[in-house]
Amino acid sequence: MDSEAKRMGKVAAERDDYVPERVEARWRSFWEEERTNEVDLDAAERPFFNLMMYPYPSAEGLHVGNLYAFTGADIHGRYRRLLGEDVFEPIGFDAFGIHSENHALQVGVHPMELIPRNVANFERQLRRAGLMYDWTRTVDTTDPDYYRWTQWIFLKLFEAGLAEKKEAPVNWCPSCKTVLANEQVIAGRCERCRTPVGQRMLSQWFFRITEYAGRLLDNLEWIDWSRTTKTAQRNWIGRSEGARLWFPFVIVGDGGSGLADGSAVRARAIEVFTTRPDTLFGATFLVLSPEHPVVDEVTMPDRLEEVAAYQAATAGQDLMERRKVDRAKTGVFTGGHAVNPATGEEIQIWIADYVLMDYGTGAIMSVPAHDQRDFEFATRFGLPIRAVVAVSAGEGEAKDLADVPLGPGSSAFVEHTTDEVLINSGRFSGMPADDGGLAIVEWLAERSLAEPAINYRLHDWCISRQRYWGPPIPIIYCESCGTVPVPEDDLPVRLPYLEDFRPEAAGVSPLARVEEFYRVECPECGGEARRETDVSDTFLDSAWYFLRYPSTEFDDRPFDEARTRRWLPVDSYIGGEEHSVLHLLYSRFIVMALHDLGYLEFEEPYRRFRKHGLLVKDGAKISKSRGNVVIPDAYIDRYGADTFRTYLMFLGPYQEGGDFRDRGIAGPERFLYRVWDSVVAAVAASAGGRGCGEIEPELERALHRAIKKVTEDLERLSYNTAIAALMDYVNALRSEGRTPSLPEVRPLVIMLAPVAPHIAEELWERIGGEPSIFDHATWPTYDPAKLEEDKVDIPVQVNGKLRATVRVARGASREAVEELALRDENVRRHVEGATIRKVVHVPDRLINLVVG
RNA sequence: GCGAAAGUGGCGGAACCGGUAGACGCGCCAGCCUUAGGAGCUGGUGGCCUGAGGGCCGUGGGGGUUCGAGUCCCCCCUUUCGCACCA
Repeated sequence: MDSEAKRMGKVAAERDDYVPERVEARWRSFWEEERTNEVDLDAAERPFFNLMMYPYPSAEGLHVGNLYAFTGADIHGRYRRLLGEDVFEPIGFDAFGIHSENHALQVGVHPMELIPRNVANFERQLRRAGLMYDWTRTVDTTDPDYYRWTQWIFLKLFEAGLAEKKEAPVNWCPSCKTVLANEQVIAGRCERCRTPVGQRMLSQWFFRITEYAGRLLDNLEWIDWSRTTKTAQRNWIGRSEGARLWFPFVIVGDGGSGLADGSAVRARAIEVFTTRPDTLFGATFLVLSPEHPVVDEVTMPDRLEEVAAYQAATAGQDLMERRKVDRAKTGVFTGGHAVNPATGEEIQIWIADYVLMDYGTGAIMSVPAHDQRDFEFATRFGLPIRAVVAVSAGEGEAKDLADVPLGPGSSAFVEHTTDEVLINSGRFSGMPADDGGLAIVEWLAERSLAEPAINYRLHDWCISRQRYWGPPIPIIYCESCGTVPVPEDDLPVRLPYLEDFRPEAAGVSPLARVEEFYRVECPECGGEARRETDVSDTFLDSAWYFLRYPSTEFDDRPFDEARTRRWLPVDSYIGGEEHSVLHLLYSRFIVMALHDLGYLEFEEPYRRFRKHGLLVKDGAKISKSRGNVVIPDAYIDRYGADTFRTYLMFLGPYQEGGDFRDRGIAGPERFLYRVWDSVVAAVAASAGGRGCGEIEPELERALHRAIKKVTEDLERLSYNTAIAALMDYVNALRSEGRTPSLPEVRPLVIMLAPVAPHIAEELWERIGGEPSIFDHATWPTYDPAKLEEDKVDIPVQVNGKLRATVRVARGASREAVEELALRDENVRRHVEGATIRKVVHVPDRLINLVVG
């Protein structure tokens, strides 16, 4: 602060002007000294757990997007507190993970030094933002006292059979010799060295979240979440109903018929999943994913070379590239054949990279007449196409069966909706497609060649990271005992300090270079054993952090039973929509699993979740690469946290986001100065014996309306309109230069407190309240009887067009309003010469005269 | 391609049940009061026409339902976000 500004501050102070910096510093220390933001976790009678998504403490510091998210959640917490609830509002730091590690690599500072620095900086910034955090209960995921419990959760899931090790493909940079996350692959190349990225199979730990897919989906029916977030989860889980079908291989020299009865046949068959069993008669070939284990078995000797070459080419693609839709279809024939279980025909088996190993069974029945991708493939390679579904010509009859056009755009290439019938499908021809599909499955089920099935898009959760900056996975491998969990008493498995933490070894974690770390005794037999050297995914850290907050002081349990019963599930969770699927799904899964294991009484972690919108700047997403990152510090220095908070919440609907423009901040700034001036004037008037008594009647209505509006709007997070209502009320208080009275400003100060807590605290004290306002004020209530005037202005329409307004007593009858309306000159002009055919009267709202 | 959300003054946005479109704020215009801070206060501000009574048009475009549509229905366009060869 330069001396000029200091001088002005002093002048302002002498004049009793609002000086945000002084006010905010004063109350910040008051809250800290009086421990205003702490709550007695064991005695709270009306516990309200107000959760917001803890930040990743980046080196750049807190940005305006973080503050936008936190402020919106904080307002809700403060509001609940003023309603008399015991609000617990904690914060923490999600400081493990590739983000942090990459940044540490970039700046050449070890994460164990860098992270505490970043956390300290974040904390400094957060402390001046007016957030109601209980700083005695923070969580830092990199603290061994925290991650020992992350490891404990892994052990519990392992014991329950929900953690398993299996092979999975990963992006692999052959030059850096490291695994890459999908975000690190840019246009098929390594983001660091530009080398084309390939795929590699690695053995990794998975949580079997797919076991919970059905429940995770079903509970979405009743949990109280933003609708769009639920939809995102529903799509992500991706339930498809259909059937599994078995296509027996044709074994050379076997005579070709694999259609024996009995389930034994399945062992020698290719299993496919389809959502369209009704089209089975049109399945004219099979396509396997190039990685499918059965490829070797079905490939004929003369095709081996070609098939191997194609498999190699596929493996050379990175996972992202392969999933591009707009590429031309490629594939090769294996030489092998299978039998279509419905038609008995021998059909060719191909491999193609458009079939993905990680969805369904990794094999499809190809129905080119009714599937875009299969159609492209069949056209390219000259494979047969047979239509088996057609638009109904009515009454179960297909159109001309002999001449059904094929391929996209044709009537046979129908979407699976309504009004289709089967054709060319043996005895199923003529059936509506849906019924036909069921009938076909039923028919084949008798021979164990089909069964109804539900498939999920959701994959098991790979939690292994061949990286340094995360909690070591608590597993030990012993030659004789196999995979052995680390005994609970030995937790935490501490992450050692590594001078060189670069992820450069061949697909293994940097920890694999540290003998002192991985060489251990087997906890079971005491023999030589090797520790798991991968660390776990950051999303595991964040999948349970909210369980820890109320129990941070316990070092012998992750979450205390009594505390958990009192505080959880979380009452309100507010966060960004970018976490709709991963974090919000993983945390549901972990809670559900812990519930099933008897550690938690509830199976859904959040009573209510609301997403907030995205803050953009000048119409563009805020990002480092665009160079439009907004750091809040300068604004808080210049305007104070209260003005900044008010501005952030005023610039648009919180749940939809908004555009940050420097210019707009003037409005909220003036508003707070006006509030200040009004309250100071009211106090002075009251001291002078003037205007200290009643609320003026014309203002009473404005006040009760404001209370109603603000209360309802805070309830539904509609902060921009709540602030508008407060502004409106202040305008009414000051209209025609009047001086407001104390009873007129007291409710204003309370209603302002959630949004602008410092100034509200200061003004509360000045009007004689005992600080803190959050402990001693009561949220104002409104009287419905005082909301409306006893006279109302009623718009008069003629044929739906506004022609006049008339002022009538509240509740006036249709006749009375009509009579008055017809007395209006302008109305009369429009009604003249016509007859009134109808009068629509909405009491106290409108009258419409229909003439003609 | 699929899914979701959204298109309203010069700008950010309001209108929650189909009932006076544009609350609140920014900006702008006019006036007043000040000389230095947050400058403040008062009034005006969708467009076009006007005889100053008012009239016509107006919520992305086109249809429709209705006494009445930003709001409901159908078709189309645009933007943003997510997922993306999901069988």
